[in-house]
Order: sequence, then C-alpha cells, then structure tokens
Amino acid sequence: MAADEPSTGLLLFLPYRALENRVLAALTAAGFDDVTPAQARLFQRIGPEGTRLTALAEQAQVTKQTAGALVDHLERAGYVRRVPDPSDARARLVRIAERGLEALPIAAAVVAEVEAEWLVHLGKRRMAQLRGALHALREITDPYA
Amino acid sequence: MAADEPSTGLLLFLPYRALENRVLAALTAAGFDDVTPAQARLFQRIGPEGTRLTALAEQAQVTKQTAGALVDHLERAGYVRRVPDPSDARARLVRIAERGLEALPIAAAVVAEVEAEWLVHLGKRRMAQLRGALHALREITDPYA
DNA sequence: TGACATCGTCAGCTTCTCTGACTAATTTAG
DNA sequence: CTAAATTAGTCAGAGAAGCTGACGATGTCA
Repeated sequence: MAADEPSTGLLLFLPYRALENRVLAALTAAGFDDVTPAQARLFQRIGPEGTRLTALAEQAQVTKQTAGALVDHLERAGYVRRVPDPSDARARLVRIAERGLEALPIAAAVVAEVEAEWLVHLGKRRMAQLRGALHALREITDPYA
Repeated sequence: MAADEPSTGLLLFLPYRALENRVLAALTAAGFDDVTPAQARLFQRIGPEGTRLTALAEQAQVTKQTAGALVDHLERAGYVRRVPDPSDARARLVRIAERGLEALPIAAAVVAEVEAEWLVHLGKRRMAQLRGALHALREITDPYA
C-alpha cells in the first residue's frame, strides 16, 4: 500500500503529527503534564474573547458532549474557565484561564522553533510555496475558512 | 489564538482531516460501515506482504497493545488475517484479508478523486510545489522515511 | 403566544489508549 | 554453548475519548 507513491494525505499528516508531538512534549517538560492531545486540540481553538462550547465542538469536529467533557477536564486543571455569555443566557463562553495563559507562550515558542527548522530545511522559497498552497487548499477543505 | 496567522500545523491538518473524512464516508456508504477511524489508520499501513504488529504500532505511534486490540477488531470483521511469520516464530504477520481487499479500491478511488479536486483548485504548478515541499518535509519529520 | 431551533448538560455505552506484568522465542555475551 | 538480555505478542485493568439519546432552559420567528 504505502509502497509506491505516498498519498498527499499521508504527506500532510506526517509533519502535522511531528509538530503536535513536539508541542506536547515541550508542554510536558515544562510541567504542563496534565494536558492530553485531545484537550490540546480543543484548547487551541479558543479565541481571545472566549468561545462557545458548540463552536469549539464544530471546529474540532466532535460532538458537543465530547467537547463538554474535554472542557470539564481543562477547567478542573485550571486551563480554562466558563463564563456566562452576555449575548445569550443559554450559552457560556470558554475562556483561557491562568494556567492556560502560562502554557500558551511555551506552545507558541515550540511552533516557531519547528517552523524555523522547516524553513532551514526547505529554504525560503519552498517554505513560502508550501504555505501558499496550504492556504489555497484551506479554501476548499476548511468549513470555517 | 487562531486570529492572525494560522500555524503551518493547522494548515497541514485541515486538508488531511478533510481527506480522511471523505475516505471514511465513502467506505461507510459502500457498506464498509464497521471500520473506525483508528482501525483505518492502522490498516492503511499494512504492506502488501503483511506487516508485523510491532511495526504497525510504531508507524501509527500507538502501543503494541493498542495496535493488537485494533487488529483484533479488524480481524473479526474480516479485513485482516494474522499469519505466522516464517522468519520469526514469535511474530505474526498482519495481512489484508478478503473484505480488506474489497475496501482498498474504494479508498484509493476517493483519494484519487480528492487529489484531483485539489489539483483543479491549485493548478498543476502549485500542486507539484506542494507535493515537493511535503516530500522534503518528510525527510525531517518521518522516522521511517 | 406558540412552534421550532439552539445551548448546554446528564446518562449510558463503546472504542481507544495507556501502564504493568507475563510467556515464548531470538539474539548477544561470556 | 550456555546464560543473560532483548524482542514479539498477549492478558488484565484502568482512564480518556467519543458517540447516541433524552432533557430543561433560552432564544427566534411566524
């Protein structure tokens, strides 16, 4: 199967997984060892002003029940806080809390570090081509673009 | 967080997820509705001559116990078969069985279809640039390249 | 006002994934 | 050539992740 030409899907997945692993490893090393991959995938979609549970669930493509359970864990660990949504009494906004704010710069630093490594390996030109093509691809693969 | 520039990681992930969704949906529609995403991710790494459980586990980055449980399900559903490994009496090779062979062309067709859509959207030049950059990236992100 | 949709939670269940411990076979060291 | 260390796989137990279905509360719209 994987013998001849690897599908573009696999080629996309490999660097994505490598980056995610690096970020999770760095967080663990920095003492944020109670974040699981699934929690991190949800967490990274929280906007600066907070985001509704339903919105998080949609973007992460999980049910709102699953998202709720993940937010429960994140909240108990101090990474996020649920606050009332002023615009809708049914809803609540998931906001990044103290511990989450502490973890953010670490994650951002690793992402920057890995992207810098990729830039060195690919060269400026090919890195720009890669990002350009990925941006274009997003238009037809991201329901939220 | 996701406000300004999306990380290359997210940009890689979005099309990957879109492709995976399409493949799973097509399999389900074709009657292969008993394959889960985790099982499919393992299945796709089985080589033409069969692959050892440990090798599958490493490539999918799960423990061999997890891989074993996934293969159990795949085997019960008829997608794979475990056969003795002639070169090592401890080991067994996971081989694609009848039902798995039937599913393969369907998956391959969807992958081809999606890649064709991407080609249309990106154009020949940018698609080639994308694959070129991803191939290069594989060298530093795939432990099995 | 009433019908319908949306936001979130509770409950119950399956699948995924891990750690730890173990057997059997292979490889390596002395 | 035996003894120790390594490797392949399984069993057992546990927690996390994910789903469907049902529900109360709020919001929207005719």
